[in-house]
Amino acid sequence: MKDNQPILEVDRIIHEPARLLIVTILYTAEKADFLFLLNETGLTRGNLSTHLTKLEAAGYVNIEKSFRGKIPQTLCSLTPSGQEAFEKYRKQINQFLKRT
Amino acid sequence: MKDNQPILEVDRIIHEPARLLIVTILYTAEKADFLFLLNETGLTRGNLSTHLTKLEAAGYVNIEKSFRGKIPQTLCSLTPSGQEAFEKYRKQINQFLKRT
DNA sequence: CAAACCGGTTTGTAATACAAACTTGTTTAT
DNA sequence: ATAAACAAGTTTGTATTACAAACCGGTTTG
Repeated sequence: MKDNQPILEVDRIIHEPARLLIVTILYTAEKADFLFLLNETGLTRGNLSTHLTKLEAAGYVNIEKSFRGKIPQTLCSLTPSGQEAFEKYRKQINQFLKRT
Repeated sequence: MKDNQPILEVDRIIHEPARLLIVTILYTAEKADFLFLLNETGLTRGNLSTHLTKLEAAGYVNIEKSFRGKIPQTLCSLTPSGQEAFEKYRKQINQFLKRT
């Protein structure tokens, strides 16, 4: 058992492609609303919703609900913990893939 | 819906950390038996077995059973298709992570 | 005022990853 | 001899999932 298990411990919250995409967008965008993310990711509303909920539950994403006129709006942003987690994930994956 | 969905289509067979580790080892090792992989990955025998079966079912890994003396031996190697899939995966992930 | 639309959330289901139990045979003690 | 431990895997049981589809409360349109 060598020192190559780090990859076995990658953060599954972020490793999931749909969420990796969401987090990557939020990492650069600072803030994004539901419809923007919907458009950028191409996910269905249902799946975007559940992935955001999971990211929120992990403490990685902050979700604020408001209204723009009469229309509800959901604003999402990465928390500091989410940024950290993303950076760590990226480092882990890059390092691992460099081995070959 | 921009051109950033490729990440949503990564090969799930390879994306799974345990299998990514197995495939990475096989990519450089050419051939490896069950016990070697067991040792290198730190997986349990049960999980190593099922992941190998899944990789075999995907056509990514070739499994040959033989005996060394009276003891059974399972030799694993990447198929050409498995090598391709791994290279493609690596390219996809690297490219995606470069965006930030 | 009914039907379609918006911006989401909830639910149903099939696929999974892992742990634990099992299997088939071999070696070691007693 | 034969029971107990060991070796090399495989199978099974379970809890978690990711996705699709249905739903929902409000708003606009015909």
